[in-house]
Amino acid sequence: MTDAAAQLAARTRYEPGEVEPRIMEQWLGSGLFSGSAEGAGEAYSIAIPPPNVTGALHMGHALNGSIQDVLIRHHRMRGLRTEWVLGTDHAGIATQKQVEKRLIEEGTSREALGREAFVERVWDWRAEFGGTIIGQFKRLGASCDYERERFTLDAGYHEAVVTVFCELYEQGLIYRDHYMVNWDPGSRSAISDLEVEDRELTDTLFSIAYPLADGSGEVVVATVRPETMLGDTAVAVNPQDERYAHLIGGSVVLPLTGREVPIIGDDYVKTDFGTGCLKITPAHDPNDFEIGRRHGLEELSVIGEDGRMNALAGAWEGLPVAEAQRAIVEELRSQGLLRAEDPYTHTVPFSHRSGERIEPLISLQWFMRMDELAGPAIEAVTGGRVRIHPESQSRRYVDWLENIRPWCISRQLWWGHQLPVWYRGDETYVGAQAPDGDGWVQDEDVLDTWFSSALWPFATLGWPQQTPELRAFYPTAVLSTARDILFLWVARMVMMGLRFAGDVPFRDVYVHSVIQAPDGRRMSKSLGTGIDPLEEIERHGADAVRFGLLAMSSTQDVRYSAEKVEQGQALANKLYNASRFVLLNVQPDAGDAPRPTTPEDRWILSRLARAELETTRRIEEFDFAKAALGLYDFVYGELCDWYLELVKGRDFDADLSATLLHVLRRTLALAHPIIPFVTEDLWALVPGTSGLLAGTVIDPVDAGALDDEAEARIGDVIAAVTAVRSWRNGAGVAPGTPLPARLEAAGYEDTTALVARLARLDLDAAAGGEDAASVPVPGGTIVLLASGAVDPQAELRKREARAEELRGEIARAESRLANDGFTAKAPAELVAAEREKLARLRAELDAL
RNA sequence: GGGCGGUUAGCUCAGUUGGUCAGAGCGCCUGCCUUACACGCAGGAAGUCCCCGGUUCGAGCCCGGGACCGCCCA
Repeated sequence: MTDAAAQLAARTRYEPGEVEPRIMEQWLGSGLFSGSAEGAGEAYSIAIPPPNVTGALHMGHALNGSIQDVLIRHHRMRGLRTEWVLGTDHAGIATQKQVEKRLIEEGTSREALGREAFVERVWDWRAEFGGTIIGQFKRLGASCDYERERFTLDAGYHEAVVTVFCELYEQGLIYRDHYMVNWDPGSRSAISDLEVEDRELTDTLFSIAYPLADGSGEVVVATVRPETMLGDTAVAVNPQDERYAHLIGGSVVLPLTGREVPIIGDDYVKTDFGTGCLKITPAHDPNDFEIGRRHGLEELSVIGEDGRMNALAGAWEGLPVAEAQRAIVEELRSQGLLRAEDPYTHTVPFSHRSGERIEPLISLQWFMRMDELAGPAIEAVTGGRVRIHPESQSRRYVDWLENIRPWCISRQLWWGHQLPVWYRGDETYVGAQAPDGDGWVQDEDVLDTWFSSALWPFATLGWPQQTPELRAFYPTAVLSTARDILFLWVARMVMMGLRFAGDVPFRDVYVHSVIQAPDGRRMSKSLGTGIDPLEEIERHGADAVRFGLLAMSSTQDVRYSAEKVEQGQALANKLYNASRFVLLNVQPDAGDAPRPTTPEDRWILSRLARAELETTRRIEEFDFAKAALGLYDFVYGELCDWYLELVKGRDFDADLSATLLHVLRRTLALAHPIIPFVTEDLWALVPGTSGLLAGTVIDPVDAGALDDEAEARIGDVIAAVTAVRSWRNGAGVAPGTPLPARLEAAGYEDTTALVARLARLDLDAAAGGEDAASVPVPGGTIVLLASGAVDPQAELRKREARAEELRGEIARAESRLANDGFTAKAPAELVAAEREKLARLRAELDAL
């Protein structure tokens, strides 16, 4: 007996904590996670949505990692050349903030260090901490290509970014402009619409009187931001509004500054909101900005990038906006121009990055025109070149692209891809290197991180070089991702892939569930409702967590279910023990091919083939919950509960051994993509295997094993055994007590012994004793003979109860068949089935 | 304001084209240490399928209205 076998015999419980790290070492050492770019056969690749380099594994990563690994392992075991590209995103703001925090703790700052030294510090930080999440993916068992790990700031990646930027600039899609941006005073940078989150807030709505310039009266405007009135360049009313329409074309005198501004008409103004008069500050409000551009208004900035009032604010220069607001309200009050103050609840934009309130500002930034790129990206989805699952998500994708706006791609950060743009006086040059000549200065800004992420599927494969990897693995097969990334990332990848790599970046997009806290809300660190997948892996094993996450996943958001993880743990343990049973009983040299000799042998081979077909179909349809739960049902409900029990009475000869080993091997292979560790561990112990299961190409499903006859025979056995067990339970007869009985049913010619053994029936005693009870089974009845175990009185009562039940069912069936509508309109086979059912029920009643 | 999704057993969720579809896991109850597994086995109880109306021979399933709960976009 080998050490492993001895350990198997001694240990009755599967211990993931001991097994999993050892197995991962074996996988990593084998090199089988690195796909070969050259060679025969189909390729199958996935580009991981790169986690932030600052990140740590959360439930979303764990679920998405499990999904991608199932797909990759499944296809690898079908013989495809698989490649799962792994890497991290440099995460501009998040990473810069991490390092700045450290600098502040050290008593210094980014500014004190200077750009070059600061960027060096960030690289140091990345070298030290940036690999955290990669290690965590290993713990999950993810079979990514760890040897080709990429980073969105690699030299090669930078080349891709610069190439794309320069080409888009030359094509006129990238330009520099003064435009309203979401200014984040916290990170001192513009951020994109998608990095802004709206929060509900109660502010004060101030009503302020603006005197008419002709002295004939006043209009009252309502605003939550009175401090911006210093930058007002118009007052707008709705042209349909009878109260004010006559004022259009006139002007008002702005309080505090005395500037005269026009009254304009615009449909945007809601007549039923506030007073129906809207102050227009094009430089500090996105809607006002739009109105201003429509009417050619001046854009007067009174707030600076530091979140303070600027020189144009006159007396209030230098004050933070909140203080300026208080001071200006006081001034208006003292001048008698403040007409009302009302509490007002509205949504206010906040920076997702810094948490500070967004200050809409007009700023000189770089933009990318999206409309021209959006068309082909929409067409890719509506035309079916990219399929989004679940399908309902594709409408969101299309809607977003149809309403797309220019994308502000410059960020006022130091960590990232610095713009390949150079200035000298009024000259601008765009290119990888500064042009010849002195005095060229590179633009200080860096690109939005998502600009580089959008190139991920092809930049990771070596683009713009035409590498073998690019040829082999682009386009990738699937992108699996969370819903909130659909716009941020998926849409942009499709646009960039079509424009630069000559094809869509992936054929399928799978949008997975958000794992919510058990209370049905988003997991939240601050509320303490977050669940750490690594702790769950410690507790239950990576297989259990993978199984659980897959089993709870859905086409909608789901609550975290500890029970599903425990179910996964139970499955791993079950498989371990089923393997123990097989391995400790069979003849190891029995051979590879199954040799079925009995109905139950043919039954399990048939059920196995069905399970394999089903699981494959479900994985390929991205229905991971059903794949996982279907696997569980096969292992528990068919293999362990029935087949292993059915063979226990048999001699473990070479034929049975060969069949058992075959079923075990294929079951391990079937389960491997979902629970790779336990299956890999057991694989090594099974005779007839060589090498790692993860690298084994599995023979196609044997459709010839499908056997309806065997399924019917054993189906009857299962029903009969269950019926007897149920009778015992109802009669209070212990499961172990043998019951003298007679089998009076057809269809058990080859399986009588199985029924007798599992139901603990003593059929040899049939000669003696009177009939005392009957248990209906498929094809007839099992008659229990008088013995100490049977209580005739109780049987009588039971028979009466059953007869009552039957009379009810018969009445229902009769009335259904008496309904002319049913017999006339329902499908014929349904009516026939109903008639048969009625006959069966009457026969049973007669028998009683 | 616009859009999408949900409401099925005590809990978390499956339920395909309308017809043995009323299910699973957990929990609960009863009995079992039965030649792998007590992280186990066997059996069982348990649901007004959110409400109202409609279509149909027949409705968790389709249609209309309503209630409540989420999410996304403005």
